[in-house]
Amino acid sequence: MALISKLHGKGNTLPKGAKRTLGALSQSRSMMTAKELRIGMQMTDGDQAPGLTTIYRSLDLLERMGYIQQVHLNHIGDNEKRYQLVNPGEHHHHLVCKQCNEQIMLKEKDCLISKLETAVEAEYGFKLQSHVLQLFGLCGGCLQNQNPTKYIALSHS
Amino acid sequence: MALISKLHGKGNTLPKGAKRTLGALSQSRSMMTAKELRIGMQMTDGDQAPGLTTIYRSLDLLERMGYIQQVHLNHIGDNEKRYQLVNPGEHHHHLVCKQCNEQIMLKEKDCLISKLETAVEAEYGFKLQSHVLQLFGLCGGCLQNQNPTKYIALSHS
DNA sequence: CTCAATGCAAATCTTTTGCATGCTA
DNA sequence: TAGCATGCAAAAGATTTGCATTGAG
Repeated sequence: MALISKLHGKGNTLPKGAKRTLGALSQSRSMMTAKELRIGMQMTDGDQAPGLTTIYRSLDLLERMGYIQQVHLNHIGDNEKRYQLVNPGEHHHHLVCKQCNEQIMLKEKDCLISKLETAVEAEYGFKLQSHVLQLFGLCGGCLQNQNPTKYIALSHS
Repeated sequence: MALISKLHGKGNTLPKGAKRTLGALSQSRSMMTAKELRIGMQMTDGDQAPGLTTIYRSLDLLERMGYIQQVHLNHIGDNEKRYQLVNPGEHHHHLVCKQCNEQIMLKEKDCLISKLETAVEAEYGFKLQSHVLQLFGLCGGCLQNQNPTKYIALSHS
């Protein structure tokens, strides 16, 4: 896997901060903000974690290199950019609950979205590369609790 | 249509600023930021347009009332919240080009997404209400120009 | 007159940038 | 030693809040 060689290879392919940022992101299964990534690194390495500035710069670099993708969860009140790994060959579906912030990977075999992509590519002449799908609604618990702030997002990329 | 009665009814159902915000949003076909909405109102009403604070508060109110929905376009470098009307009965597809910022409504008959929604609802016990799909890639022009920053998003809700 | 709505200015929060320092080849 | 990487502090930009004023009923 190219990611692993970037993380551990001797070619010095990435600055240390970017390696650690990519490593922290690959260890989590969810979309992470810069601050969340820093907290993760602090738990691993204590106060040796990179500064926020380095993390932001690393995220920018990694995105331009194509390893990660910036995603805005359409959370009500969510002002933070989040990042997730981009695995070109794979498709991931996530159920994200705003209340518990957990992100559950769905077992989705046939990708309905890619059928739509194909149609759009054919009709509009675009070359589509990735996509994000967010589903909003109420989970079963919130339907019972009548909690109107509950949120569900399905991210797919 | 409930929207129209909220906009023009005599029941004073909405504060003036919220009415005008909703009106400005309903006149545009795209997702709009607060500032864009203000510019739209300025073009219509000159300097009588509401202040940004009122627009932000109106957007918050309208979102809580369920008339509009906050959407973060996953633009590279886009830090702004955008809003779009929520029409429960209708489905809209948009092609959004970052460069020209135009949003083209697609003619999409059968909603592949809603099939996915149904499956997710059945399997996970969620009640889904709306969804956003953003497709990233390169348009034909950018493929020729070899401009790597070009961006396409398909929003669907 | 009362209370909601509004506007202005300041505060807040995330992200970016300037600049000086440190590290590595 | 040169150049990239990093950190700190300040800046930038969007959104929110405090507070005083306005305005409709």
